[in-house]
Amino acid sequence: MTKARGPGQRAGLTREAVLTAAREQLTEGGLDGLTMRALARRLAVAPNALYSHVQSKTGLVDELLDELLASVRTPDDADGPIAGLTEVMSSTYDVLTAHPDVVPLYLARQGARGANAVRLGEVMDALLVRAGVTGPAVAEARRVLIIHTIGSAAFATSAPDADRAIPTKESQRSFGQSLRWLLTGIAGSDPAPTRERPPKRRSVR
Amino acid sequence: MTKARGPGQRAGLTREAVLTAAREQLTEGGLDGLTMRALARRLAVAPNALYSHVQSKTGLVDELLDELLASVRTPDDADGPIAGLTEVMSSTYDVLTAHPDVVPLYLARQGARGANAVRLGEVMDALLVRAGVTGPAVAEARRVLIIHTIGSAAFATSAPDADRAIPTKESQRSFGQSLRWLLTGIAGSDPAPTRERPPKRRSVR
DNA sequence: ACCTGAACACCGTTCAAGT
DNA sequence: ACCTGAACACCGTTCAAGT
Repeated sequence: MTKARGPGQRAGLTREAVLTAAREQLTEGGLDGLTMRALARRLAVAPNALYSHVQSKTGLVDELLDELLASVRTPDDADGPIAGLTEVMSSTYDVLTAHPDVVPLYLARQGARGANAVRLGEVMDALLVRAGVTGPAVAEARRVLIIHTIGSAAFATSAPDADRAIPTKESQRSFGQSLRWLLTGIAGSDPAPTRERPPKRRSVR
Repeated sequence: MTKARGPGQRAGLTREAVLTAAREQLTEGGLDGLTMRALARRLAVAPNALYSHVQSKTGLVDELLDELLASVRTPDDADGPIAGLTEVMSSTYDVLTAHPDVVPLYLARQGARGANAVRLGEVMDALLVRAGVTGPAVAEARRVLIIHTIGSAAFATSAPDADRAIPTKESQRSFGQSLRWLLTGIAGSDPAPTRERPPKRRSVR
């Protein structure tokens, strides 16, 4: 009933409201369900009204991606670089697998050049250096870890025929194993990996 | 001029012709350019004519993916399992990066359940067993290697802003490095990796 | 069996106009 | 500045009809 609105009447739309609706639409309707027109429908607005708050669908998606990375946990310094890297990547993996519909978007764009992505990259680099990786191998190791994490999340979140999803626990364990393999290789390939202390238990939280 | 054709007149379309056109369209027009209508245009045919040779767009894409895997090189037995794995994965990586437009399709579907995919999986498993990997770690290691290879190809083939592509040589070297890391971790995590002989040079071809 | 014409239910985006 | 109506140039797919 309140749907009737002539040209000039405001709908009270904000940029944040559009992003929220996009997130909802993505989790409810999946990747294919995220269309500008569906978004407009959800907001009870004409499709082209969105373009007052968002530059394009591409721009909208880009913001969605970087927003997600904001919730990735950064490790405390206590437990050494390998444990730290394990924590960042595992947290990234958890965040990605918790939002299965966003992962394909990540793969399609594959970059994520936003502020949060940059921040996480810097954290990773610092940890790699402390793990004894030097020179150009740092950037390379970072890229490898990111590739692997996004790729793993993609495989975990998309079931073969969208029937039964892979159990979360099992996929986490599998990712942890592959991460250990990768970190073993990265740290081990270096002549003198500065291992500060023998591996001990994970931090309390 | 020969374009005029009434209902009932045949166009001489075959299933293989459709697939070939799809491949061309993909490399010329990119992922977004691969539409049923564009395909029909290329074949000088009405859009719905394609459905006499292909079940759907999805089915068409699925065939395209498995077709590509047919050209992945399988290693000779000579050089040991680690060299063999390196060869299969590198060949897969090369095939994928040689067809940059197909890679996003791989990521979207992420499965590739075709006959060729199965064949390669079996080859990999045999090599992993010979490398000393046992039990459930075999399937896990296979998955990890596939994830990593497709993910790496995705990153290598999609430039940040579609400006300059990453040089092939450099991306190959980078992939080789990460593969070495991964294989070191996989083989190293096992108590007794059956290394048949010390690493020697690659086979002649 | 293979193809066309026409249609259905969609897309993203732009442009002019209204307040 | 924010929104609507209408339109443009597209999609994948189906259905009936023709030979």
